[in-house]
Amino acid sequence: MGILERKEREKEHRREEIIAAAQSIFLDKGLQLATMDEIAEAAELSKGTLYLYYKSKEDLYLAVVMRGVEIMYELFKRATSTGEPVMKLISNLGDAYFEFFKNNWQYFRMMYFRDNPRLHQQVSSEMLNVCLEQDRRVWKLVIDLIQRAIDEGYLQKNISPVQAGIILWSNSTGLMRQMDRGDNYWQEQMGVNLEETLRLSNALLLDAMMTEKAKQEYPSMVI
Amino acid sequence: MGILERKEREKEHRREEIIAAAQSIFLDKGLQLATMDEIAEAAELSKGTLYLYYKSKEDLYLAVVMRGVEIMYELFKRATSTGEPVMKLISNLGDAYFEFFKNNWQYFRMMYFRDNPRLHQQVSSEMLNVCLEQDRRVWKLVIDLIQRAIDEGYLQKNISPVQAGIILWSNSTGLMRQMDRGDNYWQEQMGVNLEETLRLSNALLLDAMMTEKAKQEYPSMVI
DNA sequence: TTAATTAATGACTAACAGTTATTTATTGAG
DNA sequence: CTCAATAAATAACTGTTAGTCATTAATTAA
Repeated sequence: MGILERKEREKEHRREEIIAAAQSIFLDKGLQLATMDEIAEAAELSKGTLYLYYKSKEDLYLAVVMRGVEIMYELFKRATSTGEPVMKLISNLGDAYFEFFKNNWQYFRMMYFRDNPRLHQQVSSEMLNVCLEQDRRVWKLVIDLIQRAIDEGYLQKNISPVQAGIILWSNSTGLMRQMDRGDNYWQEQMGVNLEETLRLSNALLLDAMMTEKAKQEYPSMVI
Repeated sequence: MGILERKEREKEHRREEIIAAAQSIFLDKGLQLATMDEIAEAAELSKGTLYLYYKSKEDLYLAVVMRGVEIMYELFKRATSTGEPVMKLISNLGDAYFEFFKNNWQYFRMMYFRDNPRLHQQVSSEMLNVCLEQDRRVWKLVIDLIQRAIDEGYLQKNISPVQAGIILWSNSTGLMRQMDRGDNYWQEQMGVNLEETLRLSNALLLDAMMTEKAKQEYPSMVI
């Protein structure tokens, strides 16, 4: 009874084709300016068919966002699998996030969607759960790494690894979003280099979190 | 020739009335779900009239956002005008931002709009400039305060006040946005209290920025 | 009183997300 | 091979909404 399986594969394949078409449009125009008709044309399908595979425009959008998260995950995985000492890996992880931003800023922008509760109105709960699950993967990677650094005595025990993760993440994200503004406000009006500011802020946070042992072993990370 | 002036006043008044109506709708429903017809009805005007006063829905939205920024500015002004020592004022400022978030989370959400370049498509350049100008006021307040702390020898000279401001701001904003998620993800799934995390991250950053003198004079701010 | 100017209206258009009745393609039984 | 049943895809359609514009109402100055 291989027919059902083949059909399942073909269905999955079609879902992927639709994502690919949606991706090219969404990355280019963003959620608001992209239209389902346009995506249908790019996918060489009718609009109705799109709705056989995805419940709403927002669902389809999130499916594309998840591809971006996948890219990010792979970058993170690679950056933390070099076998280097744990504090170096944490530093690598920060760099990897910044690399992701620089090379995939369109995906980075698409992700804005995810933390605006107002925009989630049209998203199906299934899709939302799939997203949460994928998030968890990324966060597990981050948190496990920080836990390791604590266990090895490099980061202070009184800060929970989750807290440390959120703090470092929020900080980097906030600064990269400033970089992503259309204008060059900070550079031009204020004479501030945001890339340098990002490095500084990560250094400040890590410096405040590191133990004495870490500061001795990684003098280059001390400010 | 007082007639022209009166007309000018009336026009300004009408603009305010429209903002008031728009505010009640936008705070409630957000940009996407609010409709211009609905706002027109709330303002007891026809939709056409709205467009005599504001160029687009997004322009009107930003006019409302600016009221939120005004509220924030006044809170910041008050928090930093108590005559207390400068490091206490910086701490007050952080608290004031958090208070703003707690008491005006709808405005806080509306402000998401401002750093998504994709959403700005429909905004007139005039409105954008007015916004930039109002931003500058808030930032001047923050940066001047930090500059004072540097001048008085409490914050390290090698960090520019603008950089310090952006870092503290990004960090707080990022964490408050996590708090603003519909779900209680961090609390429920990860057992992390975000309010505590916010305090911690601010403390970490300030600790890393403070001079020895500051740490001696403000032992409570040392971690 | 009236012509001219300004303010306001509401019917209209165009665009777009999402639906549904219909058509086309595929499958499996006789 | 035929044909009924099922699945996949379509395209015309609906409802909603941002934004426009021709028309009407109100105000002003001569």
